[in-house]
Amino acid sequence: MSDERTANLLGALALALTDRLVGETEMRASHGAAAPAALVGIGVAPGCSIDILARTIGLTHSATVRLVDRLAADGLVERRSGADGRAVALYLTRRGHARRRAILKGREKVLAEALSPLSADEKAVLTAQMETLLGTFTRGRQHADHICRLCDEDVCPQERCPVECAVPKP
Amino acid sequence: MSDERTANLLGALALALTDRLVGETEMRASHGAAAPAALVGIGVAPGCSIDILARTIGLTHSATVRLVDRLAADGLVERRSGADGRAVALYLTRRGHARRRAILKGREKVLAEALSPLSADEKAVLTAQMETLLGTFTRGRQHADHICRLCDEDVCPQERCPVECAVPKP
DNA sequence: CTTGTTATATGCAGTCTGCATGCATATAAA
DNA sequence: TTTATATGCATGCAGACTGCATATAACAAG
Repeated sequence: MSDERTANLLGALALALTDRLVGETEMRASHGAAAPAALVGIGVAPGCSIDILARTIGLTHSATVRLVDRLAADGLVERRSGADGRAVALYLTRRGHARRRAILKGREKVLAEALSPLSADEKAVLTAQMETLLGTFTRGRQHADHICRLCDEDVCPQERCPVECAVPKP
Repeated sequence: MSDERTANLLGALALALTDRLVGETEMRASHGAAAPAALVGIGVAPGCSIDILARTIGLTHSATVRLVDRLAADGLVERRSGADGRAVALYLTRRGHARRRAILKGREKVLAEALSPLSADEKAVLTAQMETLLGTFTRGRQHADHICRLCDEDVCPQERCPVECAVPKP
């Protein structure tokens, strides 16, 4: 089956890219693969709670507490008190913002390099196909946030995001 | 830049797919994300040494020794003595073979499902593009083995594998 | 036979994680 | 207002996986 070979290639490509992306992002924010996702996530939703963050980065609440501890110790994240007396409001420090930008930049570099052999027309075709795949792949609100946990929202506006558009409006 | 959005979508797709692939394969062989790769790798190269295996799955030698310990304890892998008196020859047991097939099956299922919204023609286009991307992405012999560590060689013959073809012949 | 290399194995320590639990705050019911 | 339940954060504890440094055995070269 040619279909199976296509599937196999997709798996290899996803794995190869993710390997390098994880390496690249983890290098800029130690403390595990979830750390870069946390920095990106807090940047997108400043003032969010640990609970919300935990869901988008895909860790337990307690694991997220520990991760925020480490990021705060590194001077990248700040805990402030939120409107709700029990919830914590998370913010990036100045250094945290810089680190977040570095993470997104590194990610973009790897991806742009991977795409470099394609012409503009080919990239357009690929984009359309990826939009289709991502749209049907998305399962719901939480899954969508998880998928986009390392996305650069500046270059992929929400209203055109295939993942975002796949989740039913409230 | 439209290019940046393409890159971002590729990153999201790779991440989303890898998330599910790791989940699917880890579920069928506990002991970490490297365990399924080890079972697949030993299946492809029966009798290989721990050292070789370590390089393809991307772990330290010592970590691989421990992993093989665990897989052997589960009755999935066997250590036999090889031609070289110090090297160990790794083989899958009957259960190991079954597990390997289940892993590849699960992986294929996820990928086929992800590709389902595309028509046959679209898949053909995507395949050609992925071949291009994988070919230029590959860095060398070792990297190639690492990229293909979860591949099903039955559906993606070596002589047509873009990753394999990208590494210079000896 | 000595020296250096290769391959496997193990002691140890470190990192990250989840589970169970405790505690404080908020919300709803009586 | 008091009481009960739910929500959110934090911590003790233990477990899993990893890497580094090191030990041991087998091979290779001189």
